[in-house]
Amino acid sequence: MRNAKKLDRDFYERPTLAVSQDLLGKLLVRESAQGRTVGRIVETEAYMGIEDKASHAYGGRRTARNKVMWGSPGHAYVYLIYGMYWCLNLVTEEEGIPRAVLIRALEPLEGQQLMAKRRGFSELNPRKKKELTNGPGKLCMAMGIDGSLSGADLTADILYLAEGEGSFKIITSTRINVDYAEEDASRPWRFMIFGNPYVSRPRPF
DNA sequence: TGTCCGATTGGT
DNA sequence: CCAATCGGACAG
Repeated sequence: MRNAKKLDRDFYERPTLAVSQDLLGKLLVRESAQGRTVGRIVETEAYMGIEDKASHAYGGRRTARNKVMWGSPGHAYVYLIYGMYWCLNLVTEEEGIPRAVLIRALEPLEGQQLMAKRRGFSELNPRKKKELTNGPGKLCMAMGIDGSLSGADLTADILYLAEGEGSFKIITSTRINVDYAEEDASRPWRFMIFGNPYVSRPRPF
């Protein structure tokens, strides 16, 4: 965390499938009045915009909810799912191309006590630690991310990404819970760090 | 305005 | 396997 270099807008303004893979191993940092939380990204999914039947922007849909996807890269797209959970996406490619990457799982690195509090855990043992951020809704709760952060600039100081360390192998699978997307449901657009215990279920390893 | 449904989660 | 829970998208 100390010395970690913040990712700039150029990182996001690239092909979405490349960004999705390059995000693995990077650090997601959230600064709040309660304190700082940091997690290492271990799982992502690409949402390919107009041509992707699983995307909120499929067919060119442009609504109040998803308008940030159409804007400039390096911003957060946060939306509510099932009336209960927030999901964090990072907007990619140039303005006018509504593509984004869903952050599906993190490895907790810093502020684990605060994460546990936000998740409603009474204690934090090694077993509970694995449940802190191993899903898109869980990690938003643990990191204190909600709809008020939709549109937030990821090159600012509230919510941002930074360089990480370590090497790993990337594996892919189809995306989770997009059965409604017909032929796009079978695209290999989910990316994970092989063997990492914080990857969400189902784990392909 | 009314209806349908979801890029999830946690408990049975 | 299934209920929880409600905003958003779209039809009328």
